[in-house]
Amino acid sequence: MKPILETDQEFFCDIQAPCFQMLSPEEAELVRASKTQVLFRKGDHLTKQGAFASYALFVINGLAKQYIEGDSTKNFNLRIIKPGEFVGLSAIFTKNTFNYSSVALTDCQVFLVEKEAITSVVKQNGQFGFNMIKRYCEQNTNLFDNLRTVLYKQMNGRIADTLLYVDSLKAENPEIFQLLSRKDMADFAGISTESAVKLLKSFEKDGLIELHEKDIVVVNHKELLEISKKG
Amino acid sequence: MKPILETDQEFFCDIQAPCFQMLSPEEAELVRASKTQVLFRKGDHLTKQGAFASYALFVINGLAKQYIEGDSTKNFNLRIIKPGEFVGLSAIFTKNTFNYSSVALTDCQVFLVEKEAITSVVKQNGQFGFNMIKRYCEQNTNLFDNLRTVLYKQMNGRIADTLLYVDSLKAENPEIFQLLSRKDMADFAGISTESAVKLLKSFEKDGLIELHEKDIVVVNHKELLEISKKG
DNA sequence: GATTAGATCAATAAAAAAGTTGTCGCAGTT
DNA sequence: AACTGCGACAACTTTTTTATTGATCTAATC
Repeated sequence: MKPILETDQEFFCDIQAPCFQMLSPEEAELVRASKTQVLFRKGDHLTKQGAFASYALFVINGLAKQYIEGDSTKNFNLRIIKPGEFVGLSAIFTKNTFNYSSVALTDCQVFLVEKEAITSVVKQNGQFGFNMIKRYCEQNTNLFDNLRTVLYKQMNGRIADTLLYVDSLKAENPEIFQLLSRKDMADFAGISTESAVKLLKSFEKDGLIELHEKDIVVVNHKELLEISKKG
Repeated sequence: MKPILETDQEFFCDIQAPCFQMLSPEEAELVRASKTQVLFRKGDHLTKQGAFASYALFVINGLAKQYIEGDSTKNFNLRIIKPGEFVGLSAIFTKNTFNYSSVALTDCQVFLVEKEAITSVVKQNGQFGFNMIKRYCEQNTNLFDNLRTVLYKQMNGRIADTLLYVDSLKAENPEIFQLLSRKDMADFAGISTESAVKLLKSFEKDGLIELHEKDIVVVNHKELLEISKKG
């Protein structure tokens, strides 16, 4: 037992994340007091679409995917959630239910911060609020992109989008493709699993990508972009 | 679209569960107003140990298991959650985090009722409160039993307990054993998976049970009880 | 110091899930 | 009416999980 070190560790944990750096000691204390830390195992839901939400989640480490649940067979993947990002913010300021689900792709150390703590810090600390707005804004942009993709592009463009998106995360998370099944890729592109399989093969044949088991290497980035644009 | 039928259905749903029968129309309305309904798929977490809880869950249909999470490998199963039962009540009156996890063994239609609605109904309606107390009490009894088992019994007694418990649910849910892996059985008994496998085989050899794939038939109920008592 | 209860490990078998491929059909377009 | 884009189904293969078994290893008990 090393209680001193442990509390050090906890302190470190709060302060370390860039997004909490700007808080005053009292504000940090407010957040710390109303938070609880949870280990989500690979496959666990961080949020469940439709469930009540009295808190937001802040991912310390690990990766998760965020998606909307449709009927029993069909999900649509929205994004990969990375360390340092919030999940479930939408539940804080408006609805009090989560409007999407998210599940851990790897074990995730997460802390949960109660609604009240976040809203009151936002009210006190403009810089923090500004940051929060920025996050919402980014998410919005992504939602618009998603919408555009779904509305206007067809298979080739969609899977190209997906490849480019996931590949953009690969620098920081080299194992990212390994964590995604073909169904996941399909759910990002909003097409059937079988179509995803076929398209990936055909992209490989055309020399756009290389398939190594589950890992995918983007070879011709430019052409993929082209396909994405063409739709 | 048949909106009238749909609201009928919803109404039916509230009123149908015995535990809500005793509510006055206004009280029922209070509950109805603050509830949301969620479909949990097989494998989904209904509650996650350690997460904030601003609501309790009421299972309409489907089965789930409730367990405590230990270190990464070791869970301990507490009970099977059946339709008509609450999950997460403990979070309502005392702690505001769930002190156990639970996951759906089959798809589960569940509704979530916010804390405030439950507490205020309990304060108004003594009969409902009484019922709630009864539920807590039962759960307590079960926890004591679990504790006793873990503290004092050894493998044979533990797995006998598990078999008797699960078998007692079989009348209402004939498929129950199919839904549980050997690891689940082991986690109920608090022993290793391998030990569970070996014990089940040996019980089969002794004619106490029959193993048909995943299904288990209790042949000698009396003797199992005996083993459970002996410990 | 020997015995016992049980966990842990490693090897294998069996079952389930995920991935792959070809064929077909349907709804829009041309 | 022919064509295109894509999902749905079926059959099959591969990979991943789960189950099973035997062989140690360990700590507690006699």
